[in-house]
Amino acid sequence: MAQRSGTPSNARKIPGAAVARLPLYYRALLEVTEEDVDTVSSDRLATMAGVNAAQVRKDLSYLGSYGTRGVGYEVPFLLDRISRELGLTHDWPVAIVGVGNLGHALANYGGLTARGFRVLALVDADPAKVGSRVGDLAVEALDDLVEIVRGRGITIGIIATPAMAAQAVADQLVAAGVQSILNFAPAVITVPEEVSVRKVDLATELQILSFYQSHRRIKERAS
Amino acid sequence: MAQRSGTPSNARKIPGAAVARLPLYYRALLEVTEEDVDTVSSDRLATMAGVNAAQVRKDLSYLGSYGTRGVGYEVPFLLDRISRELGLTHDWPVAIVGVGNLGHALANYGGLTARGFRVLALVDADPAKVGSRVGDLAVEALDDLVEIVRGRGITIGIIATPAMAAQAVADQLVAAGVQSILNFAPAVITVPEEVSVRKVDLATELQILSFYQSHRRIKERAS
DNA sequence: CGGTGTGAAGCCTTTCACAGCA
DNA sequence: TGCTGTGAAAGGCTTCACACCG
Repeated sequence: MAQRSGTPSNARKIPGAAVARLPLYYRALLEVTEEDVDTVSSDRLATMAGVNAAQVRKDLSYLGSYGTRGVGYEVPFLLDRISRELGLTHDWPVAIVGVGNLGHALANYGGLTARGFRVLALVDADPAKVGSRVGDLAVEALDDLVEIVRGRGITIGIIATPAMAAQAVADQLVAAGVQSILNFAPAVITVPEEVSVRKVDLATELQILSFYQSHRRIKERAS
Repeated sequence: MAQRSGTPSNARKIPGAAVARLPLYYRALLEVTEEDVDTVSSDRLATMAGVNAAQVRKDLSYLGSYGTRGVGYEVPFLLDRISRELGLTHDWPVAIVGVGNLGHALANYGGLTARGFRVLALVDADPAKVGSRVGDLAVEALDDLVEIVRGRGITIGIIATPAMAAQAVADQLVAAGVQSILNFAPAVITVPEEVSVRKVDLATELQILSFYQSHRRIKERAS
């Protein structure tokens, strides 16, 4: 398929729902890489990612036609293609703001580093915490956030503060030039439209489960 | 609006997208409760929940017509209505499986208890961890999971194990009768259809941010 | 007048189904 | 033959716009 010519270069516009699934395919491909096969079908990827095969093909078609009919997708090739699309060909410097239970756990969580997200700063408002060490990082003062972010070229900010502090922290991250924020605080934050925010809210997730649990016609327990 | 008659009782079928927003309205209403007003408009709720006013009205209309035209929604009444719908009128007993960084943080996280989710068990496969205390709970053995879940009437399981262990843990939770699972492990888990699963995957969220960061025409940093 | 409740329109996403190609 | 790539259909969600009513 020829690249659509018209708008200068990036004519491909991937729907948000498809973007959100690329990491699942990426993970599945990493698993397949461990094996002795070099191609994988949309069917197999679908099972591994927990979605449906037509969806896999449709999603991958937004990246271009990289499969072979009758065979499947070449694993290393597709992996490379998705890495580039997701911007995972280089590491991203991250700052975690709020070093409570959650911030602490995130700082120690190997899964981030393993996937190319380098935590370069831990920041907290509490003077009692500033200076303490978590792993090989020292906790720094919230007042220095803007300076820290600029100085270390941090592009992703993780907010793990109480709800009350979230908006102020977001404002400072934005002021420092951060355009990607992952918000764990149970609060809505408002940012300029060029900034992306994703939120993760534990209580919300549990409440959604609670809804379905309550509305289920209760099945008897396994004997 | 008369209750649709036809199917026995629960004719109202709330779309999944609307269910996922009810916790946001719930939280917003709790905030409004702190104030000296007793009604709130869809406009105000929308701002607080970070959505649009028409959406608030549509979502609330699935619960019935509980607003007053020209005025808004009566706060305590609507709060009660949503609590019931979400099943938050009583506490839910929760088990956390996997007491690593994340499991530990979740166990200590006050936000869960504050919202009616009672952590009644911490379970881990590592014998070295079994017996250790976290808050006022002792870590118990994974082998006893089924027994623990049944004995304490646990209805919600939180999986905070490494990816490799996730499916086996899910199977045991299901065998013990759990029908609601919150999965933090970076793995797809398969469960019977009567079981609800919600997943939270840190790395996935960051990779989605990475995508948008990479595709943004980079703005110069604030001067 | 002001703000809800809701059909209808518009948009986005998923699924289908099959032509096309290695 | 087998599996991809993709138009087209179906389904779901969001937004609009306005009748309706306190």
